[in-house]
Amino acid sequence: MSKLDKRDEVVKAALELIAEHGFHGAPMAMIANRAGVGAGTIYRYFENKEVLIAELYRDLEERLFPVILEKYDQEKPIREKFMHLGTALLRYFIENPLDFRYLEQFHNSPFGVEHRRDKILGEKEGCDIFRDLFEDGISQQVLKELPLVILFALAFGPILAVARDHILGFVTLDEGLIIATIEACWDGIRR
Amino acid sequence: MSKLDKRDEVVKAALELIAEHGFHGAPMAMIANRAGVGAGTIYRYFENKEVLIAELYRDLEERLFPVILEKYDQEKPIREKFMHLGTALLRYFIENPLDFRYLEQFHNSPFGVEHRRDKILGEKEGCDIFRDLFEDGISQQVLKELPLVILFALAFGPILAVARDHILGFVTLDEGLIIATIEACWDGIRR
DNA sequence: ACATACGGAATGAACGTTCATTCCTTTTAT
DNA sequence: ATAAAAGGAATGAACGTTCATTCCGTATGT
Repeated sequence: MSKLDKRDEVVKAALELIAEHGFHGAPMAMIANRAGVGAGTIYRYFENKEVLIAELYRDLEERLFPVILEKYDQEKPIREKFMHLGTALLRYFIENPLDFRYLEQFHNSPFGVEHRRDKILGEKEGCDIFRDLFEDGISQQVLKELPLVILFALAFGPILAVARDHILGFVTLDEGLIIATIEACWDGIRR
Repeated sequence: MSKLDKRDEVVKAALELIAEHGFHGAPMAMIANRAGVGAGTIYRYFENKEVLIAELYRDLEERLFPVILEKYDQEKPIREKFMHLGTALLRYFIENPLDFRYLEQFHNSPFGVEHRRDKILGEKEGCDIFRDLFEDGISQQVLKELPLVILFALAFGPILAVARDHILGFVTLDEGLIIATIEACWDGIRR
């Protein structure tokens, strides 16, 4: 197995185990075992567990963003752009349950809260597609005049909840339900 | 300190520490310490940590339900009933951040998932006020014709997200914003 | 009224386990 | 032959839980 293969196996094993059992349910020894690698070997690629966890999250974002931005057309009306992003996001979660579960574990951990704090307070980034969309929507009077954070909650709260319910088997989402759900989210934020 | 006082101190300390640091960030020794009690004393009142955690959750529900059902009028129209429950719930979370944070920790733990699985699969309980309301709303064609689980997600997803953001200091909710948020949730579920 | 005996509540040091990390030996590649 | 990579046993810190002991309020006997 080559050097990069090993790193990859560690990443894959860690993602699977942490997604399924949480950070505390995925000991390094177990990750090493599933990766087919010695425990010490992990530390040749990641300084420690915390670094591994953060790296996993970065990888995840880098996989997610291109997918939901595929065929995203800045020129379309706001409603259409929201529908595109919302359905793409929900579809991604359903098709990649490991990624979704990892995302949840991360968000509900101290790392995740810190990460979000940085993101919300450092408002200068022009790279946040959702912020741009919502700010546009407010100034064009298409969206409710509410603080951005609340619009985010109205849009993403249900998406995350529905994705979780689907993955846990509490509901089965088909394409029709996905669209209906995102339309309902739109009803929540639109003026 | 009397017998009941000690039990109470343990419950209070455990709620605080777990709400703030999560289950794994609140060792029994730390709980005992904050409660002003010996480590072994906890085990006179709770068989083990798991039982303590479950008991804390039951206590929480028993505090929460009476509050949101206060002045709840079954005869009012569905929209009004939803607004009452939604605003009461959000207000409770804001006024009792420890309870909210504990609820989140619980829900994001294996206990919470199991608890929810039991609740969703055992559909027979007539005591679930929200289920009744939503079923009424669907049959009266006031609400969107979506699976109950999705309506729950649309209604509670944003409420939980907004409460979290308020408690973490990402937004400051006043009475006006509370009402506006719940109205937006209503827009999401109403037909 | 006082001293003594009793029993359950409380204690916290100690135990066994689990975990992240390190360290040293062995393997592999050049 | 040498250096880098990999392996996994060893390490020590942290945890939940246990248990022999202490403490204290009450009952008993004088």
